This record gives sequence, structure tokens and C-alpha cells, in this order.
Amino acid sequence: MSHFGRSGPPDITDTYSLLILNITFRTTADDLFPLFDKYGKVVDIFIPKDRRTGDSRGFAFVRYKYADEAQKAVDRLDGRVVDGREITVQFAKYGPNAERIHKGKISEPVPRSKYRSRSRSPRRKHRDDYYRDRDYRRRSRSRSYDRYERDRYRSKDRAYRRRSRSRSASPDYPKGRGRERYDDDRRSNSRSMSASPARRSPSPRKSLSPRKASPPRGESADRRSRDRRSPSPQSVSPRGRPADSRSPSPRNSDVDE
DNA sequence: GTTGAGCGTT
Repeated sequence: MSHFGRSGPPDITDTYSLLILNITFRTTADDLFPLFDKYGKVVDIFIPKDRRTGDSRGFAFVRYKYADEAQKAVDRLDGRVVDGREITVQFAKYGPNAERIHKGKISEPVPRSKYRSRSRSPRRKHRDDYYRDRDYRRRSRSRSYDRYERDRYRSKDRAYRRRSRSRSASPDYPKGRGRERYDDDRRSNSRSMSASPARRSPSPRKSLSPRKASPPRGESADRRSRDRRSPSPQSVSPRGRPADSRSPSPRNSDVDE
């Protein structure tokens, strides 16, 4: 959402995106706009928000009209304290205009600024090392929203990932166990769908009227109807993965992208 | 109400 009032990405014909990291969770585009607009022509500012709470994720994207201005903003705003937090400004690596960056001469976001000491962020080195790993995985998965949303939705996963990368980078798990858990999840999922534990009545035998007593056939039909086709691509089943090796169903091209 | 490595929307 741009704070310009438009829906979706505006004109990205000749815009350079900057990634703003380390911003506060309360910082909005309105707060960043005047700051970045001072150093150049800001086309649009976009701050990803969580799907659940709608709160900022802690980083923002600022699109500049010209590269030189963007570069200047990076040098000027990188390390600037905003709302009591030191933000990190750098060129966006991935995005709708990533090609533009590659085509341009800014393909190297490496801090060549000699006039600025980078000794304030020792964390940068770590991120640089992780960049290739994450990049490789991202490219391999070819933009998977299911995994992305799953990771974002489970705060526990986030903490785990954070810790794992900070301590040891070898979160290897036995494959056999994974398979077992997968089977269990599948069965559990199927069971939960039919039983509806979330809204299960305390006494389904007595409370419900005999007529209203749901016939097992109706529920089953409903469940299968939903199971066959995902109601919405956004709310895909948490553990429900599309085609699997054990599911010999002919996949269509509509599922992919 | 919390959290702090990261990469984006109709």
C-alpha cells in the first residue's frame, strides 16, 4: 500500500527501490516519506505488513525516481536514527525492479563509501554470509507463498530460525522422523476437519436436536468438497501441500503460478 | 502489550 493513495504498485518504469531495515515497528511510510523525499524524488513508499495483525514487519521499501538520488539517500540515511532506532538503508536486492538494478550500474550495492565508517554494524557481516544461502533457497523454491506465509505466521519458527543461525547453522533433522510426522499431520488434519475440534460442542449427543443432529454424510460431503479444492489460494492449508508424490493426481497448470 | 534478522503490494 502506498501512502500515495494508490492500490498496488504505481509506475515502476524507472524507479529504484531501496530497502530500509532496522526501522521501528511503529514507523510508517508517513514518517519515512519526508525523510527520504528530502534527498530525492520519492515515487512510492511501501511497508510490508503482517497479514494477521497488519503491523509493520520492521522494514520498508522506498522507491526513488533516479538512481543517483537513491544512492545519495543510502549514504545519507543509512545509519540515521529514526524514532530512536538506527535504520539501515540499502538497495533492494529482489523486487519488481530488480532487473533494473542489474541493468543499471548499481548492480553492486557494496558500500564503497570510504568517507563513512561501517564499524557500527558488525551484524552486517553475518547477513552478508547468509545472503547467498537465503538467496539460493529462495530461487530454488521459486517464490513459494505457502512456505513463506507458514514461516511468517508461526512466530515460533521465526525465533527458531533466528537462534539457529546465531548459534549453529546445522539444523539437520532425521528424514525418517519427518516422514512420520508428516503422516501423523495428515491423519490429524483429516480427523480434525471432520471432528471440528475448534467448535466441538461439549455434548454433541444430547445438546443437538435429533433432527438437527448432523448426519455424518452431510459433514463428510462438506469436508470432501473443501478438501478437494482449496477455498482460497491465500488461506491454503497450513500443512496442506499441493500435489505430492504419493498423490497421483494430474496437476494442472493453474496451480503453478 | 512483546519481538529485531530480513527483501515488497492490486
